[in-house]
Amino acid sequence: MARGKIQMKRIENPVHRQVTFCKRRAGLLKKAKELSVLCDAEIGVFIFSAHGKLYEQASKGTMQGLIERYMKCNRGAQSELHVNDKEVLDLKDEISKLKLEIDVLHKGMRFIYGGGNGYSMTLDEMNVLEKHLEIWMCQIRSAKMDIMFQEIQLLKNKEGILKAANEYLQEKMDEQCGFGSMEPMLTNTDYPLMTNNQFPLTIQNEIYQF
Amino acid sequence: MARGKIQMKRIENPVHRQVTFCKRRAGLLKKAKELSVLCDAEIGVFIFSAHGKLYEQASKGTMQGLIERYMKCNRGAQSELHVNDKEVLDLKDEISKLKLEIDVLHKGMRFIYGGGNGYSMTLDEMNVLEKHLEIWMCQIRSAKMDIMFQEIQLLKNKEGILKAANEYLQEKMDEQCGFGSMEPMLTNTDYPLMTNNQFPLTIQNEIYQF
DNA sequence: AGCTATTGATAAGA
DNA sequence: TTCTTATCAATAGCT
Repeated sequence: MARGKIQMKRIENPVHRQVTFCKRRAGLLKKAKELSVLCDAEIGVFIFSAHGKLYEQASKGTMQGLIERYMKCNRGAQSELHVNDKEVLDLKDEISKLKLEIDVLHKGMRFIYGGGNGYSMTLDEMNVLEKHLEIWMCQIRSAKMDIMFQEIQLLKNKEGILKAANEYLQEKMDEQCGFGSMEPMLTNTDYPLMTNNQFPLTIQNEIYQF
Repeated sequence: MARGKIQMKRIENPVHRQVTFCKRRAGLLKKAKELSVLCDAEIGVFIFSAHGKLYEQASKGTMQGLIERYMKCNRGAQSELHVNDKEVLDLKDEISKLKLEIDVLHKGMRFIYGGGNGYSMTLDEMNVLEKHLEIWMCQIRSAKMDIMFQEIQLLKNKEGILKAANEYLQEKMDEQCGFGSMEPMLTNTDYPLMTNNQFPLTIQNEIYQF
């Protein structure tokens, strides 16, 4: 509000955050008191700092009294148990509907989050969203990588064994038949050999550019 | 604050008072939310209008949770919460959490789907989202598959050539040196050979089970 | 409900 | 924390 706007999100700099907390807390409590005085309202405010310290204000009366009044209000009609029971049923009904909606949403999200325990991300915002996306990709990636690397390793092993056999046979021929005319076979192949490291690195790069 | 100061005392004109109550109440709740967001604080506010109507806000978490925390801070001064009341509060608590979760899910959807301006998504839109994600996954999949299949093909080719060389050398040995003692090498390998079809199918299955 | 002229709140800096 | 000050935000008085 002064010397420049600020983004409406958590202030990362701890010093700034603390200063702002002090100032705005004072401002909030002042506003609460003003509203209470001007409009004859009962207002309760309590603030827990990130570090857990409690700041409270009860305009007109005590916080305890306000909380009790709050409880009564939430109960609706306080006289009849029937009413109360009915309210409970209504609330449970609403909960069912909300859970249904969440199920539908989860079904959609599963594509994104990876069908994990969707509950862990409930209260987090976009950061978590991105993280989940990454994790999900990692999991798929790993599963497929595992299989393909196994196949590749298999083929490499076979290649090695065949090469060894090749060399062995060549040696045998050389020493037993005395032929100098035969070229060594396939020691210099036209196929670009990859080193052990080269391949995984290529794949990694490929992955992270998504 | 505008068009002239006002005295910090009860506004006598009921119309003015009501209007001011509305405006300042909104302002107070906004300020509370801002403080909560900026400074990572948990804030509970409840306002009883002069006529007894309750307005409340619980930033970060639920009012029930905040009240319980408040109680703990005050040496567990338990008010006489009736069991039924507590159940109602708990249910409302759950509803708040579920609504929050739905909100987050909606946000996630909008974020991923189009950096979205749409406030709520219909089921149809979600189907579209699913399609998009599927396509997305297919693209990623293809890109990686292409690379890995190339590598595999390369290795298979090398294997074939080495085998041919191996056989060629063996033939040479047989016909030129007349050795019958040498076992044929690696025609029956211990390594489970995969057929051309087997491998791609395995991968496909792996993919579609997500 | 909207609209401004004002006052109030406050981010940055000391 | 507190003070100051330049700016931004809230809102009192009207429509």
